[in-house]
Amino acid sequence: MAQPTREHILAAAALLYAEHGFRGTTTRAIAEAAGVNEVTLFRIFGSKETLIVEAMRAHGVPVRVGTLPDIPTDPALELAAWAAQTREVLVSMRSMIRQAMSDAEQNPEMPKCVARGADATFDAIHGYLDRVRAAGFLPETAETHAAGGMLVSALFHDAMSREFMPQFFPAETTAPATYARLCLQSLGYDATARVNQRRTA
Amino acid sequence: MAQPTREHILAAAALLYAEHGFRGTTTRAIAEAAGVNEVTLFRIFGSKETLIVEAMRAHGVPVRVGTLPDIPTDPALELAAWAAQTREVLVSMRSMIRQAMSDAEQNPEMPKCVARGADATFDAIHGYLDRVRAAGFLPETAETHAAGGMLVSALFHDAMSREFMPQFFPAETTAPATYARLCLQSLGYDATARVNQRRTA
DNA sequence: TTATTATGCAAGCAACCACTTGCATCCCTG
DNA sequence: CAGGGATGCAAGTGGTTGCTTGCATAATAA
Repeated sequence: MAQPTREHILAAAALLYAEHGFRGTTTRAIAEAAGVNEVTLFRIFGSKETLIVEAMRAHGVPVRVGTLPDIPTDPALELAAWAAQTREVLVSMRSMIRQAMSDAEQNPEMPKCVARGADATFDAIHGYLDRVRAAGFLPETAETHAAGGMLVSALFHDAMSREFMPQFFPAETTAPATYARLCLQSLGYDATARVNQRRTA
Repeated sequence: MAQPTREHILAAAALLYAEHGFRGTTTRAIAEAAGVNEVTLFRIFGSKETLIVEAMRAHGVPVRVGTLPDIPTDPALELAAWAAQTREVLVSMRSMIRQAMSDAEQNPEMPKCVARGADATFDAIHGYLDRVRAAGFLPETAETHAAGGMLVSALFHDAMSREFMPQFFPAETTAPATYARLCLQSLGYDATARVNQRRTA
């Protein structure tokens, strides 16, 4: 019965952490939310800090978010779909991400636990844009790395700040596609030239 | 003697808030940092919450950050300079911004106080890009609003997250110029066509 | 059965928190 | 000088926090 209890506790801790941050998440509240006696927390994890860190590791940003094809066919469409998926994941985790970024001042390990999956996300977009360029959709000089970073930045800022200043972002439904389109345009992508370019290659 | 004391307290509170957030900033610590008795805080501000909110209002994001010319001459250069200035401001305030965004879960007023100057920043970039388009540097269909937002997003994400994941951003010295260049390119800006375009206009 | 392990329960501890009270002190203004 | 307002100081209040202790109980493994 050790595993389910442990998982319940971690899930409850992650949920409360997202809402109240490290200092605001009390061990009593975690215990109550997990349906467990407070003493059990300390018997299993030893201290509040190791419990929270463990919870971040277990419920941080997932490694696989969104899918990008190995062989680009319609970059604008594919990138827009990926952007929408990625934004959705970031939105669903925005509270936890915000808390972790602010707790970094005290415990630098926090954001690293939460953002463990970020590497994979960047790798995915960078690899894809490189393939888009290699397939002849983009000029050889296209700065795919920086542009991919800007796309992720747009999704990140959108997910984190839209609720505070909605007037500064495109309509929620069209935003990811807009970001994707601008990203490609910044790389010299011309949707109309696509077919010709592929045929000549 | 009321004013200097009050200002000292607000400055100390803003500094401590940026480092420890709302819960982590104790009235004792504020009093000590301001060189003032703890009781004085309550006599002047009544409660910890109104004191912190006041401090945010006084030391939040400034309204005027960076300068953009009324008449665009060299958009890439001008935008790069503005991006560098804006990024610098965001970097210097990143701790306070992060804390305010996480405290928003409890007190939605916090991020609004801190980000009071954001409107002006967005207005500045949107107005400038519109002028760049009107001056003939960009096609009439250029999505200046979304692209300007993406530029701000890139600067925001850079300022907030670079210290956690530096490998995902362009080199710190060249980053703002890179963001500015990609922003213009996403709008169809072609540096080489600039002179001709203006002459024909 | 017996021994071990996991968990619950009640109580408490020392530290810290926001905030209050009462009184002494100082400085400025009239 | 006299009076009032701002500040300091000491002490304390009720509440919360992370964490501990001691003991009872239930399930599991030998």
